[in-house]
Amino acid sequence: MAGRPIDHEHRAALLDAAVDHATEQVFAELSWRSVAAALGVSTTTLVHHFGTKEQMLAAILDRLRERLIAGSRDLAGEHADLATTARAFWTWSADERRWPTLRLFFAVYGQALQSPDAHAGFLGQVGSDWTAALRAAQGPDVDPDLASRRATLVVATLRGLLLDLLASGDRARVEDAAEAYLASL
Amino acid sequence: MAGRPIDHEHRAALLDAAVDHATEQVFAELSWRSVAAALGVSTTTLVHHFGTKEQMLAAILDRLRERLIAGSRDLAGEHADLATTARAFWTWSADERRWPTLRLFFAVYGQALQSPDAHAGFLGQVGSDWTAALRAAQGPDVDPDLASRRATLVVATLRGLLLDLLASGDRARVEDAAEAYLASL
DNA sequence: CAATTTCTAGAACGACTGTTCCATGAAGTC
DNA sequence: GACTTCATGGAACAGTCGTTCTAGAAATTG
Repeated sequence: MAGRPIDHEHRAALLDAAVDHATEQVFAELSWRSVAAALGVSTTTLVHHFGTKEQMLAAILDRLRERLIAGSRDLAGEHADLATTARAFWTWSADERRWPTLRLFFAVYGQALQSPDAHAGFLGQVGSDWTAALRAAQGPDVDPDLASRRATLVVATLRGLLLDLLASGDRARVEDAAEAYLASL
Repeated sequence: MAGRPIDHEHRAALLDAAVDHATEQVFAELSWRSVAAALGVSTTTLVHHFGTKEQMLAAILDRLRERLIAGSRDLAGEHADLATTARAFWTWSADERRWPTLRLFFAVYGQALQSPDAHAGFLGQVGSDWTAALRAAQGPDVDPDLASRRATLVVATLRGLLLDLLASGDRARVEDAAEAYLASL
């Protein structure tokens, strides 16, 4: 009955390599052929593993989101408060090794704003992931409305600072502002 | 000697229409043909007026940046302080009529992060425009470092809130957070 | 061994891309 | 009128795109 078994590990390895490639390329210019060339396989192989290009991009974004959440989640301790969680998130983001990933994140985010149907899941989930973490960091005793307002504000501020940092590269000015903000929490 | 004079007004009208079209489309998918069809002209006409596609996109972004700056500049009074200027900027941005333009702004911004050479001017200027306005709103007596830090922080926060608003559409939550922030200034 | 399924590659297809060429009409000066 | 420059459109170019087809190698079961 059964023939050659499906190699899920290989697909996962290809996907990881594809995400790495995506962080170094312009997202809008990703194509079957460019990814295939970077991974050393044929376009047919990618089609076989991922189906359509749209499905492959969705898989890449899912994997990207996993990286973003897993990376920042591990840094915040179990019972950290709002200020500690916010600082951990900023420290993680400001590391230059995260920049390619974060640049890809903002590129996709911006594109999703103009075509929400295409990357609807990405847009929706990434928005709530960090906010939920910061809301939880305030403990269960805080008024829900206040907690939500605070979380929204902290995420917005840190994201805006991150955008500034990535765009300008002016580490001194942005880190100065970030430090002043984090200290005020 | 001289033949038919160059019609600069017509070029400007075409450019304005092209920007309008760009706000309603996905930026990365703009093409000679799509713009030409939307404007009711041939691609040859566009080529004649703008040269290459890259040059046309640069012209569109220049015009877009003019709109963004002119629109928000007029709202802030002559001698407004930091809090007033920040509130004026937020009120202008949160208006749903600005959303298509702002979505295009963030889409280009995200793309420029990944290919800084392509839209270098856009990335550099837009970053400093609003920050400079908010730095000036603090008056000449404030310590320059403090003024720069404050301006960076306000721009980051409002931009982050705006990104949240455009992505989630959750006006109640974001406006609530924005109001709390603006009141604290 | 045969049978079956996965995996991979190469070639090709139609659609779309930016750009160029050619031809024609429009608006000026002489 | 002739002449020159700008304006416009249609056709065609080579290149890239996502996708499909065909075919063979690899890995499993019986």
